Amino acid sequence: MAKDFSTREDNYSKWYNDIVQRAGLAEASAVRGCMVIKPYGYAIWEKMQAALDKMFKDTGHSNAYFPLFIPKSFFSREADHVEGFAKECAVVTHYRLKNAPDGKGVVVDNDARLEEELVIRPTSETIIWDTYRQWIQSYRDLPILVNQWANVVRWEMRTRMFLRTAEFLWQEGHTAHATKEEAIEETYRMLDIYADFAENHMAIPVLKGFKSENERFAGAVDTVCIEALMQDGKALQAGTSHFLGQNFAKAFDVKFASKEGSLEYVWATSWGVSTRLAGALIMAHSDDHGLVLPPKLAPVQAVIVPIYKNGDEYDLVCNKARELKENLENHGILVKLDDRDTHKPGWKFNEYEFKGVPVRLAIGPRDVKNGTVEVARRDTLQKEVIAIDQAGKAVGSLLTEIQKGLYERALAFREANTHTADSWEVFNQLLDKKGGFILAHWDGTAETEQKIKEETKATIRCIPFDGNKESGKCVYTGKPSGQRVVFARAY
RNA sequence: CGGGGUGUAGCGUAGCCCGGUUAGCGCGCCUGCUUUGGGAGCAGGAGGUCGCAAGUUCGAAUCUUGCCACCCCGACCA
Repeated sequence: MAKDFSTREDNYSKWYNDIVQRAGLAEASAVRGCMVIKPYGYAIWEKMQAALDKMFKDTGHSNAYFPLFIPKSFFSREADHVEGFAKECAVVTHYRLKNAPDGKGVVVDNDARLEEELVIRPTSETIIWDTYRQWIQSYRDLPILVNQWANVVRWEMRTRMFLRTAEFLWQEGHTAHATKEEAIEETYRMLDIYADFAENHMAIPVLKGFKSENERFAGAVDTVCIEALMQDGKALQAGTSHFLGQNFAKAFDVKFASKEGSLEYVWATSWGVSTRLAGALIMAHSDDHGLVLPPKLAPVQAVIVPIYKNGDEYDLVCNKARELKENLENHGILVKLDDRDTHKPGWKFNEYEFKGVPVRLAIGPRDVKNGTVEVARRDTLQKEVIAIDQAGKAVGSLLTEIQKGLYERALAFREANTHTADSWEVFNQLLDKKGGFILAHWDGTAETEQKIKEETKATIRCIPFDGNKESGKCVYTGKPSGQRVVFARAY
C-alpha cells in the first residue's frame, strides 16, 4: 500500500482528497471554493468532453457560446428560476478600480458603478432564451439544437474538489422545439446519451428516473436524471436533463408562427453534465492504492517502465521499449514510455499505480533476452509475463477487459448495496448500516420527502423509469403509493 | 452565518502552557559517488516576513487584542 495515504475504510473523505491531490488531478486555489484543475485532471476532462461532444454532434447538436455575464433583471423573469438560484449568485457591481487614496494597492472606484448589475452565470437559460427570441419567428426556425461548453459560478457555502466548487466547468445544452412531444423526446434522448456515456465510457452503472418536485431544476416542468452509487454508499447525481415546457418561452416572449398560422410559445429543454463527473469517476473505481481509471478515459492507457543497471542496459532496454511503444501505438493504444533516469522503477510503479494508469509494462534485460514483457493491470493488480511480440494485441484486449471488468465490479457493488425497505425501522437501519440505494414507497408529497430528509438526511434520488408499478404503503406516512422510489444520502 | 480547531521551508510537523543561543526534525529539492525487477544508500548543500497587523516587554514563534485564511461539525446546496 502507498505510504502516507488514507484508506477508504479509515477515512473516506480524506482518501478522496488524497487521491485528488496525489494523482495530480487538482488542487486548492488562492480563491476560496475554487480549484485549479491540473494537467492530468484536465486531460481526463478533455477525454470526457471529446466523447460527449461527439455524441452531441452525432445527434444533430452544434456548439455555440453565450456571455459569462447576465443582466440581473433577466433572472426575475422566471419566478421559480430566480428563487432557485438567487442565493448563490456572484454579482458584478463595478467596472473599474483605482489607486487607493492611502497609496496602498487598489480599491473599487465607486464612481464606476454599473447601471444594472451583472450576474455571473450559474446557468444560461435566461440569456439564451433572451437570445432565442431574436432567432425564432417561424416553425421553419425550429428546432434549435445548441450546446455550450462553459464555466459557471454558484457561490456554495461548502465545497469539495470536483463534487461541488464555486466555479466549475460543464456543458449545457439548450434546445427549442415546435411541439411539446418533440421537446420531451429530446429530454429523454439526451438523458440516454448521458447514461450511455456513464456506463460505456466511465464504466459506472446509473439509474435513470424523474426528480421529485423538491429536487427538480428551478424553472423546469420535469427533470430527469442519472444517479450513480459511490463506494461509501452515497448517491451522486451524475447528469440531468430538463423538460422546460414553455416556461422560458413565456418568460422571454419567444413565439413562433406555426404551419397553421397561429402564434405559439416555443417548447424547451436543457441538459448538462459537469466536472463533477471526475469526482464520480474517482469514487466509483478507485482503491486504497490510488486512482483507478477506465481505459476509455485514461490519458495514458499503458505505461512502459524500463529496468536497467547501467548505461549499456539502459540503451538495450529502452531500444526494445521504443519498439514496444510503437507496436502498441499501432494498435491504437495511448502509450507513455517513462525512460527518465531520475526515478527508480519502484518509484515509477507506485507513481503510475497512484495515477490509475490501466496497464503497466515492465521491461528489463531479462525480458529482452527472453523476448518477454511483464504486464500488470491496475484494476486487479495482477501481473503476468507475456511474449513481447504479442503485446500489442494482448494489451488491446486487456484494456477492453479492464473497461468491462470495472463496469461489472461497480454494477455488482450497486446491486449488493440496493435494498428494499417496507418499514420506517428497516429504512433507518439500512441507512445507518450500509447506506446505498433504498427502494421504498412514498406517498408522493413534498412534505413527506422533506420530513424524511430532515430526520435521516436521505433524499429521493429519483423515481425510476423502470420501477415496477407495485402498490404499497408509504414508508413514512403509511399512505398508499403506486411505485417504489429510490432513496439515498447523496453528495 | 453559528460551534469547535489549526496556521512555523514545497509538504508534514517539534518548540508555545512557563518569553531569552544561530527556530529543530522527517519527506521533498540541489551536487557528487555508489545504486536500479516494487517508493535506494552515503556524504555535502540550499531553502524560513514563525498567517497578517497592532500592542506589552530590554527582548515575542511563544503573552494580549484585532483581522485574514483553511479544516471539521451544523445551517445551506436542482
